[in-house]
Amino acid sequence: MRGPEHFDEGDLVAVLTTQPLDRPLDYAAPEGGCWQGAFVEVPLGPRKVLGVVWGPGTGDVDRSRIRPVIRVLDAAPMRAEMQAFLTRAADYTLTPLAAMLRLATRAPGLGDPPSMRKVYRLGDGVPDRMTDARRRVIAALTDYGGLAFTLKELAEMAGVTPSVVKGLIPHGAVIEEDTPRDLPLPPLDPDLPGKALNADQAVAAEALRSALRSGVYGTTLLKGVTGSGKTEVYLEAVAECLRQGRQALVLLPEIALTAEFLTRVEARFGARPAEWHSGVTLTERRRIWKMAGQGQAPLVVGARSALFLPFRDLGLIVVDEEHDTSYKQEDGVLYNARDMAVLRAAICGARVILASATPSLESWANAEAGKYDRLTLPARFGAAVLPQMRAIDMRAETMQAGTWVSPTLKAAVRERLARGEQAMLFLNRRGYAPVTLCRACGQQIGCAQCDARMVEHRFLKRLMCHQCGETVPMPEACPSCGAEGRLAPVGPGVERLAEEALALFPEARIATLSSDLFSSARALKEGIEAIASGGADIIIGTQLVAKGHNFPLLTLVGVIDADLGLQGSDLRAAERTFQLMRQVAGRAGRADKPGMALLQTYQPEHAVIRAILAGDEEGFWRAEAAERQAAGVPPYGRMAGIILSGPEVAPVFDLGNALARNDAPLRAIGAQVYGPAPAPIARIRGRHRVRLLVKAVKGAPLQEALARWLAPVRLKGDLRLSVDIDPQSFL
DNA sequence: AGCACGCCGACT
DNA sequence: GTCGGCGTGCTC
Repeated sequence: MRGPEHFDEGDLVAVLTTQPLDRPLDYAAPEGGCWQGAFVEVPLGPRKVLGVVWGPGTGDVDRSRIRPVIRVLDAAPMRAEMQAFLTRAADYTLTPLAAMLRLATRAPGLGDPPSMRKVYRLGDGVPDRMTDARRRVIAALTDYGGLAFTLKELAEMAGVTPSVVKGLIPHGAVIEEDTPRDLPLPPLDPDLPGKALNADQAVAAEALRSALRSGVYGTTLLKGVTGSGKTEVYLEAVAECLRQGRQALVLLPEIALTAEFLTRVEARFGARPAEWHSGVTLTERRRIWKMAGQGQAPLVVGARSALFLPFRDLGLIVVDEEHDTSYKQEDGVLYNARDMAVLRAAICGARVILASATPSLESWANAEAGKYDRLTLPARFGAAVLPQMRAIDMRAETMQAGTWVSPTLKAAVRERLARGEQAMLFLNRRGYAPVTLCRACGQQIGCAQCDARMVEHRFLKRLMCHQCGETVPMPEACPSCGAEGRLAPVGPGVERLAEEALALFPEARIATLSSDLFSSARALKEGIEAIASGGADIIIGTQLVAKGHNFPLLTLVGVIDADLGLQGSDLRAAERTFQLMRQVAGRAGRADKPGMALLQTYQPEHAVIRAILAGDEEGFWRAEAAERQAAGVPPYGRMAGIILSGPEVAPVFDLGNALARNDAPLRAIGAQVYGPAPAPIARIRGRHRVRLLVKAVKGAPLQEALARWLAPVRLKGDLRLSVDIDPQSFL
């Protein structure tokens, strides 16, 4: 033994694999030994699988069954704090540890040896004969200074075939070299001059910097209205983190946001950070994973899964738009990236910044309780002010059937058009119409696989299920009764709203922003930029537009249906509506022109609508908090959802009932079970879903009780059970 | 997750 | 008599 974490050849080691076993298995350390945290390949039955040396072996299995570790992989060993993070996260979410490990090893070719590739750069030599193609190659290399490129890159840049590049090598005009395939990410310079900060921003930035210098865990809720310059402020915290030589992670909710964001980071630090999301190539993922582990990725900007990268020395995690519901993973391993960020930071001694214009009630409550520091950026950056907000009482408007823009809103849009300003019509509904009704038999067209209506997408000429993504061509005849030509669209979607706008304002240039109208995140980003720079007079958008993009020419936002999010008995509906409306309203008047937001509503006296109009955020939070406290629900109580699913309804309900009856472990901690009831989405992809809800008081050992409660469950046939701690919606 | 073992219906 | 269905259980 060479220290507690080293194992000599033949020593017993416990190896956690990514296979769904609920505990590590014992193996014999390989020739040359291995060490705690080492990524290894081990035999499992007839297969070879990836694993991590989790600790010393337990020796509880007969020595004759022990097989040796095949090899230690060439990757930085998993740090003890990462092991602790995965363990705690698994315990918290009641997820098998192996599933947690899978999240942390999502890098292709993890076991590959460090591979080399050939790159080409400019040499001193002069070719015997200079041709046009050769000149272009040399010009391309000269333009980029001493940089080296792969053959394919260089040939494309110069517009020549690879053989032209190769032909220059014997002359020494181009030099061929081997470099490691995975290169460190470019260093970032924290000392470049950032954007000038106003007084409020400077105070907030200094508070964050000094918090970082403390070097201990702590969370700050950075609250600032849209346009207050939150990003500039937290980038100063990133700068401080980089100065300390530690790594920083910025989590963003949407891929679409990163493109714009990366440009801002590049402007601040002089180079692009590592980018981690589902759209990143396999090679790049591998590179970032490895470099994060070697401390050679100073800043990673990514989606929630970036939280599981093997950072060597993570000093700061920023969760931007921390209230965003997409931080909650809703399939597979159910976790909330915002909460896991706080957990990871607490374990590795990092700071957390939760940034939002409209914080989640959880974070607001934590700040109120003093668990989080709070920083507020009051003023908008620059001359712009928050838009004026008014309700349009739809009960007093005369509306034609099949139209959704009220005369009042119409007049307001006209005014902007006349002044050459932009107006936005916001409707949080994709597609043409949410319901397709047969006028002959009265049936609504539903999805064959799910308990959901099919939504017409006229742009695609198809019906689409927003639950499972299934699409079918737009039928001519009713699928129920066969009547032809009697299908009618009911209700508005953005596509239909665009049609109405086109009829109302024929002279205006109208652009629709909906995620399904763009083929890629890049196309979307380009679309948004073209519109922001004046490429449209009227913007029709879904909630996509609410998320952080700047439209400097925009001075009017019309919310078509402000009541949309208020319906339903979802506890968080009010919170979400409040956040969404505030954000949408925040799109208007960002430049030097004051903005206005008009909310079409049938219930202008509703508490949420009133709070939005009054801009009385604290009042809204306090009212919401009081209601939740009285009901004993999050964040003042604890909840867990149990989702059971299977191809047949009856066995799923039977299991649900059996669980509800045998609730002794839950009663032992004073928790109650509700249900079983059909889940919010009762059927997905042909599987019936049933949900139980467990409610406990704050501080109750909920996970332990759930584990004891669910331990005896044996899932027969095709039944599935998943536990959702802190569910986002609990209808 | 795979893959083997194992116990009941339609074939040579 | 056998081939093969996929239900249950194991992998150090």
